[in-house]
Amino acid sequence: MDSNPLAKKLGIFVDLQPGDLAVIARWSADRSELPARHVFIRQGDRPRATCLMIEGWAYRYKTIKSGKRQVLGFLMPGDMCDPHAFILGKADHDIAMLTDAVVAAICKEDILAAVETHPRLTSALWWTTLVDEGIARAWLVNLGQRSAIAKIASLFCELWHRAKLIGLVHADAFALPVTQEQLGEAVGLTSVHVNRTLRDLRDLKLVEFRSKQVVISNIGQLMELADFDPTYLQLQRRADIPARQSLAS
Amino acid sequence: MDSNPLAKKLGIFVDLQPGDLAVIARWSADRSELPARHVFIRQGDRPRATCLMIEGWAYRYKTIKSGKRQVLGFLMPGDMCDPHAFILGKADHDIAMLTDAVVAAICKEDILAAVETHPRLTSALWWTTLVDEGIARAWLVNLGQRSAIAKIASLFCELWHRAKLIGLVHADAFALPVTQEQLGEAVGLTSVHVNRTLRDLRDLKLVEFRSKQVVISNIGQLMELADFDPTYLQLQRRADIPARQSLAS
DNA sequence: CGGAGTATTGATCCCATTCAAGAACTGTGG
DNA sequence: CCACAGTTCTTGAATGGGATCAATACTCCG
Repeated sequence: MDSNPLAKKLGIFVDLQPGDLAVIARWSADRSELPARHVFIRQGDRPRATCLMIEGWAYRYKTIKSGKRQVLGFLMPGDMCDPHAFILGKADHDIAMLTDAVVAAICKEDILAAVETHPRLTSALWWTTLVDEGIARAWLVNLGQRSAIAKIASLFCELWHRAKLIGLVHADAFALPVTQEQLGEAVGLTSVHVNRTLRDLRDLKLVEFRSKQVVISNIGQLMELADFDPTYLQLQRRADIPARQSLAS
Repeated sequence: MDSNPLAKKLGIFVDLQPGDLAVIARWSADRSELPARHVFIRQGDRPRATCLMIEGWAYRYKTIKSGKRQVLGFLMPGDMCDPHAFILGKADHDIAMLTDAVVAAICKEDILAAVETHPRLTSALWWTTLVDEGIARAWLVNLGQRSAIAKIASLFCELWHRAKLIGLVHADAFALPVTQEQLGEAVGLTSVHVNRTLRDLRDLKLVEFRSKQVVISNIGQLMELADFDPTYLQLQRRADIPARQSLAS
């Protein structure tokens, strides 16, 4: 389990059977280590495989002509980068490592073969892409409609919940290996203003972000401030869907 | 064809065979008319079917506690609202009609059956969801990093290209049935500032938006101003993928 | 014709940006 | 273990883009 964050994550949605677990284990076998800052996929690249984060963090971002960058999302263990990017052929954004990381490459054929033969797994994979879409929608709301402090609070809430899910939160704290600059690029703020806003959050005794560690003393109050509703992250196994449901039946 | 915008759209990606077309025709059969402003799906709803736009426009949006709204995307003929929302169970945003519209409801079972038996169609459906994700990423960049004028220019560019694709652009103009308020909710600006920015665009002789019609005199120059790269819309049939490729083979 | 929603423009304000400069970290090589 | 260079962080002061408030016109529709 510990070595298999994907199984852990998919298991929330679906009762994975031994056969499914075997497939996941096979996927996770072909591992490679990448150093921090390594750019894994660049805009315009033609990925021949999809990648599964085993250890470490990565992030997606897009650069515009003016040189400004927008971070599109953060990847942590168990997350896949575009389980189906090969359909479009070309990546439309960059993905780079935030820390030294271990990733598993899964080639197109392996995915497609699994889709054919393991409906339960297929269903679970589909589910993760839908969660990712939900996250993107939440970011749209964040970028478009919230104040600086709510933007940052909201992002911290998302990351806290996701990190908690895969067991990365210890004593109200989790590692967030990003600079204030990158934080700003995620929420549409200047690094300077991110800095000031982090001070405000610290003064409010809600969050501390220092030496790449987020310490959340009062998650409830923070969620209140951020107007954060975790439903979209689909953290709980849904009671109203039979656990063994698959796409096929 | 004219009555089947979905076939037209999917046909760009994949050579649809008679069997595929028959399925699409069957889907499009169960039509219903909805008046403008009708809220089709509300946050928290449990959609029992997915919907295909046949005629008219709709939009997705999310409302936050303060009452502010963020528009998440616009739907035009041929677009589907969440071909797979039933996997998550609950809608996490609202969808409402912008005009009187004709939509076709496709129930869960029909989709799943088609996925089982028509790999080419499945592949094409998957492709459209990926394009939608690409659009969402472009919006993130828009909301986070661009100036007011570039935001609006960029949105007009997207809609122009999408409308053109389905034959809705005539003589450099297309209908965009939204208020300036809604435009603002899409790009993260006040309706007042949208108004001023539209005046600027008019003064620059690039775009006119009046009585719900967008007239673009110089699309090239507008794309330049917006730093707009249409690649992510996947408008061209890709030369490097065999047209008859499917997921299964 | 009247009323509600929508568009337009002006005046003022404020949140976040920009510019700048120093302090506190990194990590690296001697 | 220290020195040094390159990031990253922090804070101040000034600026500016877009928001807010407000008043008037336009448009559509019953």
